Amino acid sequence: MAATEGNGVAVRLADVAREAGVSPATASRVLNGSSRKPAEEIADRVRVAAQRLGYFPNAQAQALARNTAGLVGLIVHDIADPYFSSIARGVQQGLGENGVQLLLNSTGRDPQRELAAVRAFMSHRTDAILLAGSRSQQEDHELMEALRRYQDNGGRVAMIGQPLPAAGGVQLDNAGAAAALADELLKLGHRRFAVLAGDQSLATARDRVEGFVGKLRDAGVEPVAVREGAFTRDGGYHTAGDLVRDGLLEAGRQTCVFCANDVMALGTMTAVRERGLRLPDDVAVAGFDDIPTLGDMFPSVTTVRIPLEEIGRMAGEMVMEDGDARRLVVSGHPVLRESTRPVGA
Amino acid sequence: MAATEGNGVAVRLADVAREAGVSPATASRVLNGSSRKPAEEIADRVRVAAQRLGYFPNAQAQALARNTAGLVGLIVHDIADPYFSSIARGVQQGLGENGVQLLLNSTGRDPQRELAAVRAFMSHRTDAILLAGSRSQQEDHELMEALRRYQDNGGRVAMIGQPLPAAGGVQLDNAGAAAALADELLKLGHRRFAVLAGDQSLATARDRVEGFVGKLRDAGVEPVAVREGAFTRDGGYHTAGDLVRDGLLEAGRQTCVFCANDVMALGTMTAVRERGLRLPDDVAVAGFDDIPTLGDMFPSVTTVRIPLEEIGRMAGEMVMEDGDARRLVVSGHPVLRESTRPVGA
DNA sequence: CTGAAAGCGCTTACAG
DNA sequence: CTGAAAGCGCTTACAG
Repeated sequence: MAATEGNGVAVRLADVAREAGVSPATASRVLNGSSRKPAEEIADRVRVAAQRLGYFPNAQAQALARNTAGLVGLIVHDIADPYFSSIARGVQQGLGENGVQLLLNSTGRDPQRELAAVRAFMSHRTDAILLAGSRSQQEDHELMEALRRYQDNGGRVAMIGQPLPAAGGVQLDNAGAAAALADELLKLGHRRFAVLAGDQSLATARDRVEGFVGKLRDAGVEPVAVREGAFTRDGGYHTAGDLVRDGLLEAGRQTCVFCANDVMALGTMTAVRERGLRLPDDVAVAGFDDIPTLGDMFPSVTTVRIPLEEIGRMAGEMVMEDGDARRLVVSGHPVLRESTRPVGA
Repeated sequence: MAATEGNGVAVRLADVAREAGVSPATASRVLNGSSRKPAEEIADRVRVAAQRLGYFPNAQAQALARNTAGLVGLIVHDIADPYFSSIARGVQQGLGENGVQLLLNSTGRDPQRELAAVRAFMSHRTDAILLAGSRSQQEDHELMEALRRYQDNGGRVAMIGQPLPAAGGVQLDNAGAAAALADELLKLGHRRFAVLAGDQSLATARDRVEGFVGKLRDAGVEPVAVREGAFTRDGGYHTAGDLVRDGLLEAGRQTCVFCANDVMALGTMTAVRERGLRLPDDVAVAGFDDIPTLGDMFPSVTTVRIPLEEIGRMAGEMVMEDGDARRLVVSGHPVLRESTRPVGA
């Protein structure tokens, strides 16, 4: 039989009830935990019937009757990005074993698709919507409006990474962690810095750069360059190449390059190496995120570890709780490796 | 007002109909594409009313009435693993812009949780279930049974990566790609090989090793070692360390180590380096998967590229089509980089 | 073209 | 404790 539309021939609660010789109401109470507890003897009959018939409750019908879907929606920029996939894993953990299912939507940073995702989740009457990743405040008016209405209807909203005025969530202290990294690098003796700032229209990139440069200035150190570029591996590769071309990175004078994320640091390392400079003697490199492969690079790469999975987990737990979504801030911490070893150390 | 359960106060189709002065049937036909097309003038009134009231169709109610949920379920071992997150991204692409939403479940390779995920998806009456990643054939009896029943009820099933007797899907020619890699390495002049086989209870690992070693033997070359271990970065690290300890990897005699996946190759490189051997002069290394950071390693790492995203996309498209799910095989191809440069080349 | 009515599969006050 | 009945929000033959 060819697979056609839908699932109509599935066994229904009414079938189970008939098989067990009870009413649908009773069968429902036995099978789907209610406060009313039918007699053990009857309950057994129902369970046996359900088992024999291979009954699976129709979640759609339950959602309609109960007015709660058992669904939580997660919106990320790109699920193939380790940053978001780690968060996604954490979110699922945080949701726990309550049978809540995760609806995932990966939007490619497209505001139109983000809005469409929120609307789709609203249609599916998800109990909560989790939004991960920073976005520009600009064209988000419609998004905010949709989320507000969702909340008015009892939906819970939590932001992951970037705060939102009207919603709780779990955010990262990017600025503080970047400052802590700067502090460590200064302690190591670095004094000459360049900054690959990534895309400064992203709050995440901005906060990291501000935190880092701010701490430098507190110590009376001014970076020799702060360059914007794509917030990607290629962005790091090209911007670092520019720095070499412009004579800011050169042999014999160690410069510490802070990249606003790890993939930019990887691009930087390759660009620097291709131009014949030594790592870390000529160019020291630090990133941000602690993506998985960093420790196996050569030299291993200094970065800031952020507990992505935990952030996701906390957000997941948060939307499973009662009460208003709180606002939590978690901090990352510097992980010093070989790529920032000062010359002569 | 505190966010409580559910979404009950949302505006309903009946509200829109009343506002527009038409019947719910007409409103439904205007708003949710039916073959019957109401008059333009009326349709406009309905659309305006829906807009003014901020109407969102209740997907649960639609699913119940239409007997199709607009949901597809994806089951992976670990969404934080780049292998699976790339597939997940592809799947979402393959689903297209039809408004179908993705239900994601990450099971941690636990057969119990896989079964629970399938059951949950069945409850939610997903139109299709996609299973990614290989699993052992053993305790899967219950799983197979559940999937069979799902299919009997009209659900579509597609496997990603590993074939399944009763279902179509997209699989990878692991053995063929591994053989192609072996061939390239032989052409480069490598003659002394060791194999880190990973967990041989996984079909994926087994196929890769068999394909690789088979091609070697065809050329009259027997590997000096084939060692099992965890299919992880640490598995590679420890197993490679053992090889050094046992004198199979040593300075001055280049051995090419084939690792059944990339993360094992990364662990291998670090282990080898820590023991003072040179890459690739003493130890050449090749992996499998082409995870993102490989090209920025030093030396850059030879591997087999598998089009994960495309595999996911094909599977997504497949379950959106009519007719029986086909069985597609896609092949990876070797990517030669610095880590397998032969001595003297 | 439009609408009244039945039905999708469950849950849950309300009676008994 | 158990069941009959109404209702959740939509869709769709069936009449008109």
